[in-house]
Amino acid sequence: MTSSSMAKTLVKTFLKAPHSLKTKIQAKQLHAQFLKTQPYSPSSTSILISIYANFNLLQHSLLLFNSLNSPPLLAWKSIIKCYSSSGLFANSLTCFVKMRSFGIHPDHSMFPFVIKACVFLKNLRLGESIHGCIIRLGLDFDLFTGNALLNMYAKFQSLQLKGGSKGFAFNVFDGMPKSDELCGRLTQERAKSVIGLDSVTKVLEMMPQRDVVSYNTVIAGNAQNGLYEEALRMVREMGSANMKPDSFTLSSVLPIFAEYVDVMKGKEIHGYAIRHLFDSDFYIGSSLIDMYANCARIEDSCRVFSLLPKRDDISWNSIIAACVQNGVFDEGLKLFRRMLTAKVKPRDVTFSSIMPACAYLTTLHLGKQLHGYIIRGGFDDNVFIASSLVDMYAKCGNIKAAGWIFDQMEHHDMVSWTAIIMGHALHGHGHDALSLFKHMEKDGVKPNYVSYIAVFTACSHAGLMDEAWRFFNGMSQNHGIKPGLEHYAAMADLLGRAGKLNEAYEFISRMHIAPTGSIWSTLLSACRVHKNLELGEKVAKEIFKVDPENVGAYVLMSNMYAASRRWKEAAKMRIFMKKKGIRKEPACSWIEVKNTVHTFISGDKSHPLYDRIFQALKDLLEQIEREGYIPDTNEDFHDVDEEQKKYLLFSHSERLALAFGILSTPAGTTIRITKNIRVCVDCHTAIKLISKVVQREIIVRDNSRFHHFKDGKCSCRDYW
DNA sequence: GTAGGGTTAG
Repeated sequence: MTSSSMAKTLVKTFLKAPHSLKTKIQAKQLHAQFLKTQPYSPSSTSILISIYANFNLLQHSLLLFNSLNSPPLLAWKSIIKCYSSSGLFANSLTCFVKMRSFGIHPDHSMFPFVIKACVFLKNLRLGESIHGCIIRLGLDFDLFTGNALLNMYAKFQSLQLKGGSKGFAFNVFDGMPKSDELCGRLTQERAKSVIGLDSVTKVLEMMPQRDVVSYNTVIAGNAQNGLYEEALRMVREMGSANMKPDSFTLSSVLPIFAEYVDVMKGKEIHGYAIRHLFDSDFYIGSSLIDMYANCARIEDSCRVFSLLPKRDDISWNSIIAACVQNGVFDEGLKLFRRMLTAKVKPRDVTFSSIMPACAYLTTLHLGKQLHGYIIRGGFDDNVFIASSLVDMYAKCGNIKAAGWIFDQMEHHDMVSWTAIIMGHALHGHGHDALSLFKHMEKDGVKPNYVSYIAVFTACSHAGLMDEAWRFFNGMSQNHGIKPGLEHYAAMADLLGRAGKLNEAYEFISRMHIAPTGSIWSTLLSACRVHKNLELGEKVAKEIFKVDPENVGAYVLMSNMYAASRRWKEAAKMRIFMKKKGIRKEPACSWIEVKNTVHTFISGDKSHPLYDRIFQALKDLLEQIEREGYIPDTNEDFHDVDEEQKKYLLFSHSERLALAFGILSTPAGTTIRITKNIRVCVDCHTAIKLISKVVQREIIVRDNSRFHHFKDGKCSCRDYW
């Protein structure tokens, strides 16, 4: 046997061996053998390049490739593939174009890589040119090439739907030598008829054969483009073509049932996955977590997560997002910590998922820690993260920081605008919020449903009635957004608080959607403030019609009866509540001191420092009484004597938290308190005066907004 | 050659 044929035999044996048996070292040994027998002939070098390319050894492949004067097809193919697998897609395409300029015809096995590169670089025109080239060469009947094309058009369709870029112009099709053997009028006509944005269907129709990958690709494409029914139809068609859905199919189908909030169908898929042993798959795992979370079945999400034999970063991100989106914030934070302990690196998605937990729980110290992590990780220019930071700082009471983050953002999208508008709205900066909204419109960013909630929140917290009417009447006209429950609620709230109770009643009665108990409740609390018991009773009836278990309504009615000294009716309401087993949520305030959250419940004496807190409150009371404070006992409605009422006011949770805050922080420190229900009028007056006597800024967040107390005044100007 | 996770409200 000649040395050259020996080398060829060696290569053949090598290539035929199962991949698991091949090692990089063996490849290098083969290279040495080759050098001895067949030094640097173009064909032997190409074989070596292809072996190195198989191991993804780009440097080795390149070194050999560059030694060739006119590389043959195999060499080009290997380099293009190697570039593509290394993620160097631009190089891969440049190489392809260069090869064409050498007059070399590509073969079918090279196109999947080249097409993938076009997808990655989001270059549709180049992709279409290459498709033209494929048709001219008559290679569009190749299954792998066809699948790659399907994927390309599907991806570009979703890119177009999301308004993505079309990439730079780069036209191989026009530049192709006209002497191509297969370049005839027929193929040119075909190219014209196939290439276009609706090409997924056309490519699919022309494919002489389809396999599971073809179906999966089209199903995924439809699912990602929101064509859910079409995707499901394809799954059925796949079944009739005797192809079984695999893990790829399932992970495209699960998000559809998540979107449909159809937990029964989702469970069916879960069952199928278990029967076919796909349930240990990463992809299926995170799709299942997400599907259950979307269907408000967070326990099932957690179960899927705990049963996963292996987890990657996306599994962690999925379960964290699932918890936070379902309001299980503590669990979300716990899992985030576990993720760090498990040495799984958090990514941009992790931060934008976890940040709302800090915003909701008002844990500013944690939010700041995460912000530090974000800056160190270089994630701070990510628009999702920046928006979540704006929101977190605003909700934690630091609207200035929220503004800085917002101003630093290079590009503002609708969500970031909405977050900053809502921030100002919650802090009672109504005019700032509205001018930001106008700025957003001027910037050409279209508001959505949520943006208008922010606008109305701004109007309602600042008492901007006329502006609110203008926006209410303009929202469907200017932006095609129909007012929903939240928008109606804000309008009803504004009318009610302005004392236009009957107008509010008419407004709610004429809503184009059925009013809920909570909308009527807005009016009921206005009735209480404006002491209109008669209308209150009428409104309460409406509430109990749609929501017989509405705790707030019972409490409000009982309080209203008490305020008019109709104790019997007040007691009746409370007895009714007891019978029905409805319990009023206890008032609760919390304050963060030295990274620890301290919780206070109204009247609770269990805090270890209670005696000192009580003494501090007594001292503060004396001081503010000197400033003219008179307890407003109207606010507390128990059927008890005046002295006791004074004591009950005294033990409101926000006052306990405040006294504790004053005791445990250095003079001059801003105090931030969060409360689960609204601050009462008496506490509001007291805290205003306390801010003056202790010379501190006090920020209280209740369940609907912020109050900034300073020098005896509040940012809400007593309108809240 | 094909698949999964994110920000604003509630």
